[in-house]
Amino acid sequence: MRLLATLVHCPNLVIKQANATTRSSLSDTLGQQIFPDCSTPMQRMSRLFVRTLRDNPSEATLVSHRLLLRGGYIRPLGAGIYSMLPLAWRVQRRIEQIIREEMSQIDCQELQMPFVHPSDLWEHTGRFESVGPEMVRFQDRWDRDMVLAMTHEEIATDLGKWFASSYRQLPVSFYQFQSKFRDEPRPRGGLLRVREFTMKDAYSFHPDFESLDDTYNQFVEAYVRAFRRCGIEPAVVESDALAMSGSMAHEFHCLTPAGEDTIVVSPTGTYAANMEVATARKPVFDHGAPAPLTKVATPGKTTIEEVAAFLDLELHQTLKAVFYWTGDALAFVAIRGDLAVNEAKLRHLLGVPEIRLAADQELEAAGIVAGYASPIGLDNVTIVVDDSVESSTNLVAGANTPNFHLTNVNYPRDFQGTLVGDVSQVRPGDLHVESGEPLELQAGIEIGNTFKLGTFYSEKLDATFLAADGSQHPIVMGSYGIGIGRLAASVVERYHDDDGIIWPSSIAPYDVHVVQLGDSAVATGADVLAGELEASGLSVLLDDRSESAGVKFNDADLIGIPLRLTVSKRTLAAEAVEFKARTDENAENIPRDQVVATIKKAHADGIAALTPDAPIPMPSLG
RNA sequence: CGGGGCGUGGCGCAGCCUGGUAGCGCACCUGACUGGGGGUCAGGAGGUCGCCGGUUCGAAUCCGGCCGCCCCGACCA
Repeated sequence: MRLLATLVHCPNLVIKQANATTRSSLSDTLGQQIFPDCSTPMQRMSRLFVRTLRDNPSEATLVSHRLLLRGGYIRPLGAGIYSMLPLAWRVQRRIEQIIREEMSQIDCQELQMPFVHPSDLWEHTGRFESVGPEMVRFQDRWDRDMVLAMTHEEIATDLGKWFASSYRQLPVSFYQFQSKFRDEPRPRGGLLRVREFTMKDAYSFHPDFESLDDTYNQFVEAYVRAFRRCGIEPAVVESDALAMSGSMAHEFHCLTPAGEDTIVVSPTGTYAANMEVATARKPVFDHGAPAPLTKVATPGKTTIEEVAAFLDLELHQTLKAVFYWTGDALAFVAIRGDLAVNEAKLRHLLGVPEIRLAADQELEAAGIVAGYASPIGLDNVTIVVDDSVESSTNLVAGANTPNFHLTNVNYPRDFQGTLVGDVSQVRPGDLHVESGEPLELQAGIEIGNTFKLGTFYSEKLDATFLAADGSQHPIVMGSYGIGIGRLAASVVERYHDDDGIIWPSSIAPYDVHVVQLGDSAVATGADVLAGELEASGLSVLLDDRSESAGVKFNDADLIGIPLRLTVSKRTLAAEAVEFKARTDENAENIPRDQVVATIKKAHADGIAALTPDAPIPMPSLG
């Protein structure tokens, strides 16, 4: 009774003291940080820095974008630039905490590298030149070239070089949570594709590739565990290793229709790859024995579809010409008409970092007739031949003369390719190269990636170590990234309903949402309850506003804290508290003296439902 | 980069075509009532109509330029 009287006068003070004591003892007992540093004393909603919106913001089409805006989680400042408001920040910090725990499990240490870099390291690796306008460059007051960090390989390598002079100091790895700025041509979808974002990025350093392989696998497992603890079962897929000048790379995807990446998977899970690198058996068609080259009139027919229809042929009986500009030259891609060019594969085959479709003027300058382009008789143009053309006979191609095409074009009889290889996109239903399974396409959000960098950066930056035999070698490296905000947005895409977000217990901004409906007696009861919950180790958001029940319940659903308790005259009279999980349809009354234990259990069950230790399906991890 | 759409109070929008005191709903403030799913009534506060220039007696509205935001697309040869 005396406690109650004290609470009425100064509830916060008492609760804070109770918390401080409980915290240290719990931490000691369990030997770990139960309260991450994002934990604060019970948050009163009347004081929370948040505004929920009743109407949907018109700019948001994706679910996560819409709900994060409506719930008062984020606020846009410019295209792809967001403030993380307290609710979102707490989610971010909880995600970070999970990652910290997983990183410490594999002996990876946290540090922080700068966000603004002098350009010289980037010039040494060549990326100051090779990276496009997505890297922001500027001059400081002394006209020195500077860049905003879009990634940290150069800086990390520099640190590794400074640290590791001997094999005895290897392997070693470190990570950071740090802002990145990438001037994306098209930011979109709220937090899904932004320009400024927080990335967790890690870098590992090794004496040899075997050591890199070991650590790489450890990172992949740690990442899968971290994603699962956040509620996402990631698809681990092969990806474009050359993007970071590496030898092997994987991406971690949250499979959802909202994703903007396309993942190629086999139904049994033996194959999963990003569209950029995916391969498949190409359907082969029998077009008969090579026949004599013939010129035919095709007046006004400039597209493959028109030509095929005009000559009454299937698309696969045509040769499509697609032109790319490689920065200083034209590349003519000859591909079977039913296939599409995969630009990432083409980039690799050409060995250039950036390509784009060629402009009409560039075609004219090379003497190519748009609409009737032909690889036959072309000089001074790089001709890339997709292997689909190599394996076909009697194709129809342009004649490089207006209104004429050539039939019975055969490779290599009629023209020579500068490069021959696979530059086509996999299509749904294409067969897996080895197993012959039909492949499926799925949309995914890339929430993480891992790269075996090898010695690309260490060689460029002269980061070497001394081996046991006294010889000097470049350090072998790996890098590993997770987009924190994108991960949070992916979780919202995955966990929501019509009313709002439904956070997994592990990363919700608060563990419990206590809704107080009523006068001062109810307020006191809610305060005491919230204090008890906090003392038990749970974080609490207490809705103490003088709003109607409907407003409070709707806000609670929108914000999406997984467990909700309601205190009202009604529940006080019943010596109970109403409990409703966000995922449940109906609420139930819990006897007052069992509330804390019940909620603790519900929270623990919510965490336990996530299964970080389940087997990890990883296609071809080398 | 290409195409489309949109900039009017914190959010959602009308007004623009046909120039003449800047409006509505929600949110916000005050008071009363109400009190378990965005409640009712009364009274309020809040806007350089994205920016610059032009036309006009007069511009949110018409004209020109610029900026910003959203969405879609980026294999036509």
